[in-house]
Amino acid sequence: MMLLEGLNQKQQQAVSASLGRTLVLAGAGSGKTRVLVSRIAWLIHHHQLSPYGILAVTFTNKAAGEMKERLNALLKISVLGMWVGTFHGICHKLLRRHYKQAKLPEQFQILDSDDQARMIKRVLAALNLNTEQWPIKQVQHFINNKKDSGLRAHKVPTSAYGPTQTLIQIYQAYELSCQQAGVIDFAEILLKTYELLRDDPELQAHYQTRFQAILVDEFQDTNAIQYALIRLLTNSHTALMVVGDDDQSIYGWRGAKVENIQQFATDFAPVAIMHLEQNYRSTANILDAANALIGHNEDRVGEKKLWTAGDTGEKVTIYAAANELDEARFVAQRIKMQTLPLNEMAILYRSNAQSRVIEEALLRLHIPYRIHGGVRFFERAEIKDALAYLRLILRVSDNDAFERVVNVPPRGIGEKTQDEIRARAKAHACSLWQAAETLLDEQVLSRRAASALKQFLDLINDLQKRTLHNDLADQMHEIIQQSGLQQHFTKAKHDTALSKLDNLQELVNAAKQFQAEPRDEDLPLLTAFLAHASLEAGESQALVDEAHVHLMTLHAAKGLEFGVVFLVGMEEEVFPSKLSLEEPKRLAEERRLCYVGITRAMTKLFLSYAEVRRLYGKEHYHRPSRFLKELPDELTHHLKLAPKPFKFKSSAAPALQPDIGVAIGQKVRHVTFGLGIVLATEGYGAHARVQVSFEQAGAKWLVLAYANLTYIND
DNA sequence: AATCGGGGGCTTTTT
DNA sequence: GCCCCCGATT
Repeated sequence: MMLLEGLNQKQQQAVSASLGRTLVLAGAGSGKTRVLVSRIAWLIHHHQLSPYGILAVTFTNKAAGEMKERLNALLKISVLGMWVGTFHGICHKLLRRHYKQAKLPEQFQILDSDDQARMIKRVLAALNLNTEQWPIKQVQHFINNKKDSGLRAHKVPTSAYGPTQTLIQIYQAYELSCQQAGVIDFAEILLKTYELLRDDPELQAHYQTRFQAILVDEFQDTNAIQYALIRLLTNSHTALMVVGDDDQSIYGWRGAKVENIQQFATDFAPVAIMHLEQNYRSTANILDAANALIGHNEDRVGEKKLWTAGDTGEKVTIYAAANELDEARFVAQRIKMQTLPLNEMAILYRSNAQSRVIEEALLRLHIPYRIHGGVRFFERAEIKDALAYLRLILRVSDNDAFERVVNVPPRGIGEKTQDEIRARAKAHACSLWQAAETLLDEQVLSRRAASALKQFLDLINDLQKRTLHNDLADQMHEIIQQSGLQQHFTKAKHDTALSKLDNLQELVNAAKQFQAEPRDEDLPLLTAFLAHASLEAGESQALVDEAHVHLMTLHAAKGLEFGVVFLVGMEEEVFPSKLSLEEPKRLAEERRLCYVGITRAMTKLFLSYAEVRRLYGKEHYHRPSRFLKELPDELTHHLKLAPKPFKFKSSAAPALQPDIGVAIGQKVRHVTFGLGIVLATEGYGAHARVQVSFEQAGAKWLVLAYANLTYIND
């Protein structure tokens, strides 16, 4: 098998590295995934490792899926026995297998961040703390942050300040609630696995022996607990390869530690360090711009310099827009001018709020687009409601699920009754379900409340029996019907209710699809499906194959590539973000984010900034981003702001222009300037002028009467 | 139980 | 400027 074929020398070196420890510093677009996949194939074919002995960890489910796919194609043997997944996916698998040692109920469920917030809210209420003084988000951040650094509540150092004391109490109370409900949050998945392996030498030895080779992708994004996990799973015989790029570390704000890369070289010495710097994605101009930019950061580990054997390419275009509307219009018009399929173009921004103006401009020119990010399918409220019924059926003591659906849809179990159930559960140290049963037995509730509650308990019991032998999709269907969710949304007063109905139907389809797919899990179907829903929430249903441009944040763009990239909002306080300006460390991360953005582009890169930007209802005069100045002049091409930019009447309606026989967005040809597109018009009659953005010559104002333009209609 | 409106807030986000 | 959350109102 010619595994090294078609790889450059550095890539070959990495793929065929010895079985010791290897650190691969892989620049953007350097063929990192290919190296990882080939490496795994190499281990199997040249070192006779069994797929069972290989553990490959990625950062996202998408990356894991891609790796599995490519392995399947390359290896032509089943990859099912191999552990390929995210840290969370792999730890979850371990916890399921060893739930007893981990002191978890067999049917433990996973809390996503939304569930976690709800749980914290309940805990705060139980502790009589108001959410004004203790904002849920901050509490959540505190807890996750501590867990990510491996700290249990009692281990958190108390500072001299009172707030920490209270936060620790909340942390403790929250943890207790989770245990009682039999649920664990994302951070807990990692922390619990860490403790499990740490405190059980036998188990630890077992997995150290089993995993002869461990490969970790996106190593710069690992946090403290993930790093510690790698250490626990590794012994002196483990063939350990980590791949990362410190220049693309953009998740420091959520606990990722770039330092892990340096740390690795010392902790795991001796480490063979390799650099992948040949880029197969971008033109030389784009790479030079990226190199120059990132050169302004200090403390880089590899000091990599990307290079390409390919073309110099075009210069990077920098457009100075009058305002954010002008910027959006510029982007939309430039997209129209490209010959590339829409799919291969992306508009990247620092924050989601920036997408709006862009969307409006794209709509105006009838350019289909798709925004990446936003609420994902399994995170939708109605989906989670339906799944909560499933959870209750599986385990009635799931307090979190109980709270979620006891009165959804409304069935007359109001706040008062719920409070009584909670109080009883607390007094008897039992589950809400048991408490509800006792309250009914003792006949202490009002007749109305009692009958409503009884109906609910009966419903769940009934669903349990009724669905015992059904397949998953049937079961889902039954739940949606019997729970009243279907009926609840069928009233369809608003169209939002209708789409919720659609989503519930989609959930049945998702279940159908899930049970049809081959799985290597040793879990019951139902359990696996619930885990899939919280661990792999997935993008909202992918409408495949319709040609559209991509809109997303810079963060979301990591790992992707596009022929043409627009990077908008290149202004101080926007990008770099105002909130990162003070601290050098955070500023350096913003610069890396910019580096990520630039290196997404294959052939064309447009950077733009607005002289005036409306933000939070106020006009801001920001200076152009410092990142623009850090790009060498010889690589950039400035498009000058029009001398007198037209004004939009409103952002919603197309600008009203006096009719001079040419529309904005019209494609035109000029005898000397070539192809262009009309950006704006001014005046009328004999004095009418048009601003045309030419593909080659840039934007020019021309007197319509003399310009002799040819109108091009496709 | 649903709806309306006042008030605060406001990067980035995967699992 | 817009959205989300909460509380009060019907």
